[in-house]
Amino acid sequence: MFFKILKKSKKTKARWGKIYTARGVINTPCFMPIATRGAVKNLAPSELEGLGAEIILGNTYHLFLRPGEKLVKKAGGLHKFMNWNHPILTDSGGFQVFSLGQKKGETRSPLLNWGRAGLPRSSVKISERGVEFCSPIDGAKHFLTPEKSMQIQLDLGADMIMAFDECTPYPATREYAAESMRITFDWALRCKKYIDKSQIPSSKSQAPNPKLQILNSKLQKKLFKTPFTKGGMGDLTPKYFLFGIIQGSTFKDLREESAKQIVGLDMDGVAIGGVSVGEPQEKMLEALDWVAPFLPEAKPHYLMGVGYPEQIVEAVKRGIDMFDCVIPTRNARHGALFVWSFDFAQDKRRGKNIFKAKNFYNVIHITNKKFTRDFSSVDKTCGCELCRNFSRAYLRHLFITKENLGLRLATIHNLAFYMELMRKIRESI
RNA sequence: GGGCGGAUACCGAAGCAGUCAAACGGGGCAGACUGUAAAUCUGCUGGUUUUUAACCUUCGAAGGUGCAAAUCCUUCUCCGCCCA
Repeated sequence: MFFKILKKSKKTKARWGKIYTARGVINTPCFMPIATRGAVKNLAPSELEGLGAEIILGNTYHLFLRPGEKLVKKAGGLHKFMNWNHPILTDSGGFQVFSLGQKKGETRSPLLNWGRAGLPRSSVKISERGVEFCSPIDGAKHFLTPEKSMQIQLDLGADMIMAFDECTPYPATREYAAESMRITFDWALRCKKYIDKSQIPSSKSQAPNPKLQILNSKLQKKLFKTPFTKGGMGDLTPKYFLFGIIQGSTFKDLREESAKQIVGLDMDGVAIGGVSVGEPQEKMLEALDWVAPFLPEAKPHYLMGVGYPEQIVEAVKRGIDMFDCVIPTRNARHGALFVWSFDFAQDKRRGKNIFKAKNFYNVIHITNKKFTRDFSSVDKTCGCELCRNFSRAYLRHLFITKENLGLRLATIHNLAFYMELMRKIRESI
């Protein structure tokens, strides 16, 4: 994996770059559509490609429970299983264990509970060793450890894998946040150790791929005057790329300490977690500001679970390169569509630089009555399948009548919007 | 012609004397959604207002009993089913 920064903003910490992997190039800042259970809901991989998605996110937790990582491995890995030939990043399952592993009939614990889903955490038992939780599918008990999470992700065959962390809820007490951060660091160490041990030995790295080797040396020459080899970043040999996750909640010193700890592990990328868990946006940006000075310039920075378009813009300004979020896909399914509020190509005053544009988008609820007779397209400036071919009135009709096509078209549109958003961001840097 | 059963808000359907403007579904309207237990969830859905409260009008129609009726009685209208 190479990460090459092509341009840096003079005014902000924003960077435009490219991540080169054995499975393809990722333009950054990038948005990763979420394919939790091995599919971006309602979309085929070919459609994702058509939208310009370069990397998607899969999930350890869900694929572990169903169909099981061993089955995916037997299928030839997640890429082959789901027929997606571009990079995949897998989340470690840390987030899920804390958001949903409760037993049936358990009551809420106001102290431990969090999130709008109101899911109690009391059945999740966190210890130094790992996490015990109950499957929401059949109630079976499972024990997830950093090592197990790593092995699952290796079995899935992801290109980038996330360290197993304790996603600190919001709000959290200082004590909780500190303990959570400590465990996250300890687990990150264990993850790194496990991955280092499991790393594909370069001498044995499958059958040498001549094409890859040529591309490899070309890339090295092109991108770096001196080959960049540290941490295996300097070649395209299949390898597991591990991201550590910074925690520390809303406490400045904890976030700084966590950043130092995680960065100190010298992993392939750095993620900021414990964010977008219900905290106000200012708190999230504040956390980014605290952490920014510690992020290694040469490595990709990934802000987990974020977010709304304006949050992504703000985060890019603070040096973030990678994003993932359920918002575009979930909102699409719920009939909430992202629409540009003006034409960037036409409106010279507002449209040039997305960093300067204010209120650059709106969200419309397509099921609203006012769209019943609206035969215009959802977004005139959008070139997606929905906007090219169908009207708001038709999409509304599909939603009202619960026709599956509506979900698909809406998902395509919202992802197209996010892809376009990232393109505009890159162009603005 | 005779007998039985039914008629409740946009639809379906509970309620069968007071705590009923009336449960529950569906439909409709609006909103929420941030490392996806999420094609989900929440609120509203007779009217008006000073909208965590008050008043008015509603349970096929018209009368009646009773302090009080969607609930009991009488007649009528319509709809099922059964017998001639």
